[in-house]
Amino acid sequence: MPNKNVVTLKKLAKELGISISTVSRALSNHPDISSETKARVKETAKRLHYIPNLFAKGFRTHKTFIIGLIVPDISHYFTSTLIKGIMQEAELNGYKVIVSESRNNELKQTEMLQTMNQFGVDGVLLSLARTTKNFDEIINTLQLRPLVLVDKVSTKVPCTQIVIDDEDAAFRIVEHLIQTGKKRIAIIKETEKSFNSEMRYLGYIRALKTYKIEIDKSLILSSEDISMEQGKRLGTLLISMKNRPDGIFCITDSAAIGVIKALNHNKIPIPNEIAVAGFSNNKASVIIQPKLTTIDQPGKKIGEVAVKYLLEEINNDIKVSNKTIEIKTNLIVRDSTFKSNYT
Amino acid sequence: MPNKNVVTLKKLAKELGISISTVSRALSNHPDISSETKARVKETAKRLHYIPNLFAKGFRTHKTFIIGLIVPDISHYFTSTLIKGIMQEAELNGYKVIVSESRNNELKQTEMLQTMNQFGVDGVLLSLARTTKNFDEIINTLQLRPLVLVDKVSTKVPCTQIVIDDEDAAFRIVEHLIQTGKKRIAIIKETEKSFNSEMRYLGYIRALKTYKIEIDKSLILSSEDISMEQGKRLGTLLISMKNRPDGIFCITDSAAIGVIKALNHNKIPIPNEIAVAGFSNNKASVIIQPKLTTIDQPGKKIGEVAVKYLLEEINNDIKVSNKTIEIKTNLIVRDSTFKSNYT
DNA sequence: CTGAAAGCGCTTACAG
DNA sequence: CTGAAAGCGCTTACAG
Repeated sequence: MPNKNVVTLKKLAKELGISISTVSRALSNHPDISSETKARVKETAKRLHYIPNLFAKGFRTHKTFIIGLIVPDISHYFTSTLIKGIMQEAELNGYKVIVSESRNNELKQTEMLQTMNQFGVDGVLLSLARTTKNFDEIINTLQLRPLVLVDKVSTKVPCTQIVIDDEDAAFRIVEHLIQTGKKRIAIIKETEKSFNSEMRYLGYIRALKTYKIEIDKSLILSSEDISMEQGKRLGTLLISMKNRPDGIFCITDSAAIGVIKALNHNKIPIPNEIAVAGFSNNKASVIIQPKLTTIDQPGKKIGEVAVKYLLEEINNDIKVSNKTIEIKTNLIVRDSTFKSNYT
Repeated sequence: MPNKNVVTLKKLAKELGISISTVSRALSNHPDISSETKARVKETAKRLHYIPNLFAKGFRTHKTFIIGLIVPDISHYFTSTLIKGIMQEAELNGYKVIVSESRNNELKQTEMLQTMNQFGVDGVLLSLARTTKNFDEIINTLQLRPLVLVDKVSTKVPCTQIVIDDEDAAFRIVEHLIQTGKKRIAIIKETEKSFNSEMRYLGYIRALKTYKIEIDKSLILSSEDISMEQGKRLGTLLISMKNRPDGIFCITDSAAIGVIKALNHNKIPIPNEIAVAGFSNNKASVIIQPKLTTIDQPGKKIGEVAVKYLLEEINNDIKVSNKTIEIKTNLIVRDSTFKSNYT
């Protein structure tokens, strides 16, 4: 496919009767070139619809203007807002994003990192697969090019990490439950101790301690995938306890929605009998009846910040950075925990 | 950044004491090379962690193994499943996907196409921005490389188009409403006559005609963005009519959910008094109470098929193709139109 | 079966 | 201010 019609620097040079070097420099605004020549070159480039071959350029300069992104699952609403932020900030800086989905499969994730390295992307943004145990390829990549972890992170990788204030957010939402008068607050978290789950659990514990509420192990439940189905199952289980909780904090909205479905099904008044809180503020949280109190995670913002830090490392050739950036979240109070008197 | 440690064919050749050509051929399994040499070369490549430079290769062979994808909005659930299918099928064939979001902005879309052309992607997958009026850049791109339209398409572009059977799907869901005894069926569609909206509207009309139901213009409503808010607004409006509908078909789930909220708020029994149907089968359709009858659009499947057709054009150097592929959808009956007796 | 050489389209020291 | 030339890492006719 060596397209005959493709306009290259060579063709422009011939058309203008000057050298390729001069054309190249004129197009990139090199100070040595007279403004007159620049004008002529640019005019001709436009007229002939010259499109610079980014592959040739990237190959020559070792700069691809491509960012590699690997996320566990693109179809979660939060993830899609994260990607939105990443793409917009990348675009603003002239970068393109290659997106891959690890599907929470560690092997896939490793393969994808290798591919990113083959493509010679300028930097990598990674949100870890849930099961990640082996960090070799990640650390290997880190030696080759900037890599920033985002949202699903691990302290085992010495690099910049962009996360939300999980612990604090969980503290605030549990504190809110306490302030509405709840005393026996259950938590539904992840069986596996992911970074997010663990932080949210710590926030829950700190809130209970701060307000001198005894920690009851029977109210601490876990599930593998914290989905709506698991929420239903565990919600049903909690209702059946002799000494029921009066509040349930779920570390995902999906699980919280499952819990609400279980309570609705059993005709248990929410929030009077049992209040329910989630985490993420996904679209479904305002569709379920009653609407769900939750934590808004500004996915777009997180994506933007991640790209900013990554580009800083790319542009300044920063080798090691190990800071953790926490993005603030917002508590969104809705009917599942508190019915306002007015309106 | 011309990294000294990077392993190239040259380095392998020196290490092995043979020529670069031979190394290259050995690695790509050229029949001319003895299996002994191949084995030696491959072993050394593995040992030194040789990573082929895909940019050099792409630059040399005019093949980038990158597919460019442009969608209006990544955060719609359907779009995310579409992307999932695209990425998986691309990956299976050794391709990477560069994703861009036009945000329904025609100018952005044009810019993105230009960037895709600069990168020299092997092919482009495009889901049109709602406002697209000018098809010049799209047709221009089509001259340079394969381009396939997917989901949001237009007959104004002479290329392969992958769509769902909108007309037929709408026919079936309206037919279902009729079969449950409904006689005055309203439709909420898009003000602007997008391909999808228009097809669904035609399906609605055909169903009414087929079952000899008079078409009542007052039951045909439109809104700009067919969102949940618009669904609420138009739902409220429909209820207030002197001669109310007994069924409402919305061309999106969001609008249908808005309608259900309006009906719930006004304590109108669904489906007995008024039945509601949507289109898409997004996650929220099983969260709303009652659960929504809708059309399942197999996003992942559509994405896979789109990539298959695109790769066929890429690999066989097909210049012109103008077929429209329709992907079958499924009618999902839930409580918003029909409460089953058993269960 | 293997190697020397050209060339993909660009940038950039070096020379003038 | 401009040009000739080298080179980024690869593939592939061409020659042997």
